[in-house]
Amino acid sequence: MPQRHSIPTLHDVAQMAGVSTATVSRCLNFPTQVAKPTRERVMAAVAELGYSPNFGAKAMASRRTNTIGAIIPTMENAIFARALQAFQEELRGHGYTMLVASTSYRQDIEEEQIRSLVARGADALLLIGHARAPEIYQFLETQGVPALVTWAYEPALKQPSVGFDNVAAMQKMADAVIDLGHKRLALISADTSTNDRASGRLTGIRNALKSAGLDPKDLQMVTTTYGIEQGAVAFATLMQSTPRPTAVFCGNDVLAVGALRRAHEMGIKVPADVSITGFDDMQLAQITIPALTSVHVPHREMGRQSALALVGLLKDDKPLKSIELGTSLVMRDTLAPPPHTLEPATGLRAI
Amino acid sequence: MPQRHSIPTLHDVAQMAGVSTATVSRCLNFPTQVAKPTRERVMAAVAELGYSPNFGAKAMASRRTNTIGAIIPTMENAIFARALQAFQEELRGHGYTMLVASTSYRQDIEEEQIRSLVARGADALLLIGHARAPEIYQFLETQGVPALVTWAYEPALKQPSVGFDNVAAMQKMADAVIDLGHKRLALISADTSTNDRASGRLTGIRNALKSAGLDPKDLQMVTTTYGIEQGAVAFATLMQSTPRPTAVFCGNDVLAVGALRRAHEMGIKVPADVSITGFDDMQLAQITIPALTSVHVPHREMGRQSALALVGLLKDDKPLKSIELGTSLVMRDTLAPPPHTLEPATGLRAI
DNA sequence: TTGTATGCGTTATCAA
DNA sequence: TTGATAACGCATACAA
Repeated sequence: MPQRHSIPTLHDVAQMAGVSTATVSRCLNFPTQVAKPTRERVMAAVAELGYSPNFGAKAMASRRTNTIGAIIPTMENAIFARALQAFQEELRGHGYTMLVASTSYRQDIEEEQIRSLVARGADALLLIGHARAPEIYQFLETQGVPALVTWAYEPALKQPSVGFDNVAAMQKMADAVIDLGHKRLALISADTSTNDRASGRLTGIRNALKSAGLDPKDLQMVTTTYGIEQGAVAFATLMQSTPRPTAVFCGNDVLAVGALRRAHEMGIKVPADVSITGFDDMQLAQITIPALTSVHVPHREMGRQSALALVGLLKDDKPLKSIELGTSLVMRDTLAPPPHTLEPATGLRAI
Repeated sequence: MPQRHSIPTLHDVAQMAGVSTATVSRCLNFPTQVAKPTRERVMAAVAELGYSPNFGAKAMASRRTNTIGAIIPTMENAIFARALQAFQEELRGHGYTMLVASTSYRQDIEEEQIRSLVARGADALLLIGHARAPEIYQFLETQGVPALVTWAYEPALKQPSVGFDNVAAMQKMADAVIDLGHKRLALISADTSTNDRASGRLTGIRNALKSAGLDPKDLQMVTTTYGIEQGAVAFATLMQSTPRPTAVFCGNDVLAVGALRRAHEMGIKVPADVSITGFDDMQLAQITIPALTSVHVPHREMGRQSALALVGLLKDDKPLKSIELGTSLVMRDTLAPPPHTLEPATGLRAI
């Protein structure tokens, strides 16, 4: 017997059960509203046919999808993956589905993904950081799709955010480094022009320098893309400068791990010769030798709280409001006082 | 002036441009079929209104979505994330969009996700490994959704796969270990009952033992879930047994990194006291000290080839066929001959 | 408790 | 080259 190759629809189920499509629909969505014998007949037909509702049709008819989109820079960064895991788990518990998209840190792709998720009917969106063109927020508004920003906390902005203060977090770390006596500092950072987390962290270091009476201009900085190897290359570059920095901040743990590895290869002792700090406190930070000093970021909590905020908005019409989550310094083994050296008179440096 | 809060539709665009909805649709999908002046008028209206087509409606009317679903065990494993990155890039180049879902290694969730992606209209699916209930393949067939399996290569099975031979890959590693003189072997593995990659790798080790004249029963094995900490715990367990194994295979690099770390904490020298091997050859394997000996898996290539195969099927009706990709041993620093010890007479072991 | 009828936003067929 | 109009599969207001 040849397979009748056509996808079963509500209509097919209705026919097999001898009821109307409306009854089948009710059976699936509001089982209590239908008499038990009828329901059983319908459910049997559903099982028999292997019926599965068509999402598009459902979305169009009901004008909602119970779907929330999340757009992150890259899935290759475990820290985002973790946060999304928590986000998804929480959503799942409330009957929502998560749709992910990634941008490879490119703003044009992000815009494309936002449009795609909106077209797919996402009821709301989760975005990383605030840095994007105003037209995008405009677009989201005309489409009636609420968006929540995470990985940042900027209560002054109109767009609500659930996250942490990147400036303050990095400033705490910089304070600790400076307190140990470091004066020649460097930073390996992502591009700060399109990434507000990166620029915030840079600002944090500058603030710390200023309040310690040091000149922010003296911070050496290398900008690079994301990756272990990129961190390694950037570190090597920094080590060629004279005078060498005694402490190298890294914008995230992955860059720091690369730096650490290159230091090892170059025979530079960490932290005896140079201190290295990370940011994110991913698992990676615990397994390096020496273990990485880093800034702990509440990634799971951000995911969870973001989910709760969005569900609250969609289900109970609770307006979004910004929520600040805390960070903390995790002192491990890559930060120590600077090596004891004769400090050259400042004026001689240019000679 | 209050915002007219309603999402623009084809109809709105048509009205503003003074044409029919059919013309607007053509403008968007087959621009060449419409006269230039008309087209320009329509495009202006599209821009003006910020029109964005409704995906659900489009899918329903055209009966395809240009969307391919991918279901992986977890996004927290960078190796899957990488493969998907390549998969997505390739799809993107051919006009397809990827939809991801993850299962936390749970079969019930996988089934749910498969149904969800099918309901969302995925034109095809990418799945990891072959181990799932036959009803699921049945379901996919009645729904007319083709599925490709990756991370495995089993040409004997009906379901086509693009991947590598897990048995052979691990067997190569086991051969190398045994050749060095190791006799007391152990394995830290994921659950082999629901994970065909894990069971394949186990089989590989057993095969190597047999062909070396060793008893496969002597392989000590600890089953655990995925994670660095889990690997550490499993390793500690193994080290309590007497006689201690001299080589510990790990089902993946993440478990191996945990094992390595626990060895370090326990003061056990790797590889002098015990050898440890991984599987996947993720970046992680290069940054540990000592660097991890592992099996290189062609993750990016699997992603790329899988995308090409599925696009070939959907666009050009080329039937799916299984493709085998190669693996290779990556010898780094965690594998060495066993420590020199007096081998106890076999018969005495039980005393 | 169940059925009828309409609309959701788009594509595609057929005429014009 | 363009316009009517009939699907597409489902939810829901209203009627029975």
